[in-house]
Amino acid sequence: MSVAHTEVTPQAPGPCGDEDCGIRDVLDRLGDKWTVLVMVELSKGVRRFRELHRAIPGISQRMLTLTTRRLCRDGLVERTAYPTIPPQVEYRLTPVGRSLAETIERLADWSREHKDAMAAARERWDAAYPGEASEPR
Amino acid sequence: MSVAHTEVTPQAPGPCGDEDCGIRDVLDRLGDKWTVLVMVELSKGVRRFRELHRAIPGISQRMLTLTTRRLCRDGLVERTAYPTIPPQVEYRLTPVGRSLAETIERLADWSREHKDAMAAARERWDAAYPGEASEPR
DNA sequence: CCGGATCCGCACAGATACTG
DNA sequence: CAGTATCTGTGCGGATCCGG
Repeated sequence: MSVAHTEVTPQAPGPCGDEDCGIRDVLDRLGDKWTVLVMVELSKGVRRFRELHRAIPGISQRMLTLTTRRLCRDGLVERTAYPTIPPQVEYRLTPVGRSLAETIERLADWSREHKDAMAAARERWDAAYPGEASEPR
Repeated sequence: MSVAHTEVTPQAPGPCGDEDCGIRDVLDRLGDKWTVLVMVELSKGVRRFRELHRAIPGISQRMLTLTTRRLCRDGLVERTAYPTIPPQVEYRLTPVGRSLAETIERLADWSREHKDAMAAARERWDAAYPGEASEPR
């Protein structure tokens, strides 16, 4: 999600008072383009950097580095570097990371169940309002 | 999230073959800055445009319009406009939208359970690597 | 093999002013 | 009240080159 842009809500003062505060930082992490894909791949087992890179077509080395580092920083992924030559680095989910991966899987379940309904709704909407075909997204 | 930028994966050919394809378009919607907040607010009941606007501090009229319209387009929110004067527009979740709201609530549960652990992990990481304090996020 | 550093373009958010 | 129209800036993400 290239989500958190200008920090309108630096930390607490914003939309809080509700119970949605907690979910923001999680979605700020899941919202970007690659985090979920990395999590899903790592939920299948330990992966080396290059394995991740190949398993996720389209990601650049830079974005994979940034994504894995953020996940490490949040304690969701553990990084193990062997000082061999050539270098070898392994990534694996931490217990907390695994629990998040399971929660993500629930979301994926919902998606699979309702993606047809959503596609149908979009088709109906686009048929009803053909003017702004490409505008909303 | 300002997530889907350049369409590296126009539709299907990308990371698919896995089972993560389904979750992408859901997260592309949840990932942006406001959608989840709107969903959470609407999960409390029917809301008028201005009520939403006040309930979500920091959102601009434009972003609220775009967010609600996308949700309508996806069949998650229903919009009812009364041609009175002044105009009056009501937004409410559809059944599909409510089921997504429940799933979001699970994510929020996870967030509340683990946010302390994540904060602690970040503190440890930042203490260990003080160099790139602000860089990753 | 893994990652750091740098440059750049573009999509999206925000602000403001205006309309039915 | 509920949007629409337009302009502008920002920061994510991609590409590329370099280093250990």
